[in-house]
Amino acid sequence: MKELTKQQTKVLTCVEVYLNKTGFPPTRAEICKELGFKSPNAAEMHLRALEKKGYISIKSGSSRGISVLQSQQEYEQSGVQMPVIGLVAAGSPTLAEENIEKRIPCDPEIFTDSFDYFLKVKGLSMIDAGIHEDDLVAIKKTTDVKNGDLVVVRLEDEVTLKYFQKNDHLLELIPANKDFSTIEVDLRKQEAFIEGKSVGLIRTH
Amino acid sequence: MKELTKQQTKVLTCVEVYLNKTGFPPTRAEICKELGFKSPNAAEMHLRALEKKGYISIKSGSSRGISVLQSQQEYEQSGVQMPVIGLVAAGSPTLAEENIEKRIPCDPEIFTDSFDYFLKVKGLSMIDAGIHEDDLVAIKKTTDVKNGDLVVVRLEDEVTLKYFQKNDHLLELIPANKDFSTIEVDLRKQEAFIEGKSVGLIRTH
DNA sequence: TTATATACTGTAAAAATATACAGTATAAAT
DNA sequence: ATTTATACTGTATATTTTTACAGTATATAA
Repeated sequence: MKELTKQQTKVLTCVEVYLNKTGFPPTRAEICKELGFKSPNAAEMHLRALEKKGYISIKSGSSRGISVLQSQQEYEQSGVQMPVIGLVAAGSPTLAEENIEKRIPCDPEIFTDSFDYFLKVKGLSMIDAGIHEDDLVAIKKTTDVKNGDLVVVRLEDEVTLKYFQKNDHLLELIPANKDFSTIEVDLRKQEAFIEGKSVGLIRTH
Repeated sequence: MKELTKQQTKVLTCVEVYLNKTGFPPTRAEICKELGFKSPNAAEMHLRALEKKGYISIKSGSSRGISVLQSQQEYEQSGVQMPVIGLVAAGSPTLAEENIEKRIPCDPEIFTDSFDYFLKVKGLSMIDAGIHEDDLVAIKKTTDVKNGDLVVVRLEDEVTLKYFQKNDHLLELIPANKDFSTIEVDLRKQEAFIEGKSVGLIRTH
């Protein structure tokens, strides 16, 4: 597929957004209004370029006769893309673009609970729970967790995936591997940030 | 939702089919041509009725300004639904309707390889491979398997999920649990049917 | 039998829309 | 220095399209 110029991308996106909002494509004039052009011919030229490059087809003589063939936002076509974040040793697993390793097509409702992103597991601390290195754990962003939940917790700059156990001021982060030891946190002395909890897991064989 | 007359249903379907084919809604005249009306007002009246009943909205003054609100054909609601089949002790895991426990929304391309159905795991024979009871193993229907692959094999009426190992006439089906023993099959004496292989796994926490 | 709803035909005009043509401006390539 | 591509403005017009108005026909309900 041929590359698009910046303006052509803008116009294609504009058409797609309009389509999404209304269910029918925009007119040249409406594209102009949206993107600030003052002549309908500006939109016309970009549409012709998009047609030549195969992104849309235009039915001549028809009003709003634009068919989008190759979407910019491909998520519409093949379901939703959920971000995959690497479990890095330091820093929060934020959804900032630079932390997203990739996106995979996956319905956010695949598990009984919805989720916000996948965390790629590093290390073997949860191996006895059947959670292997490079498994993708589906994380729902929430601070509402119960004892026994599998949670993502941040201590200082360290992020970890462990079982959650809290009694009064004592927070225990329990691994599932006898070679690792439980992390004990006295919440009066140290802060712990609950980033979310696991609602499911996927593994590629 | 209010009931539609026969003709109103026809018009709504016509709009949806047109939308599906072209990506934009039809004009009054095009509806007439499609349904054999001789006056654009015929289409107009039906569209107004559909709007009144809440099935569509019409943007006044706009050409092709029809938004479908309540679809007749709800065919493509929320992505693809993949079938889940219980791993029953007897019989093949066929995709016949009576074997399908449920369907879950899931892109068949979620793993690196595509797959055909989920097998719900029973028992603990693969626990050391991190495969738990009730995990859903994504199965691709194929007989093209290599030694070491995780495969679904049928022996007589028994279906099992094991590691595959074949040397000449000896087929070994190897569990991942020291409490279970390897199944050895002499292929000269007994048949083994390879139903497919695992390409991934999902688990709901 | 007289409404009332459905289901159209036929016509026409106002408004929306596509689209051609003639320009201008700018940056990058040759 | 000249061409080429991108990116527009501004205008005009033929065509498409919506939409109002005036009818016709038929079946059903009151």
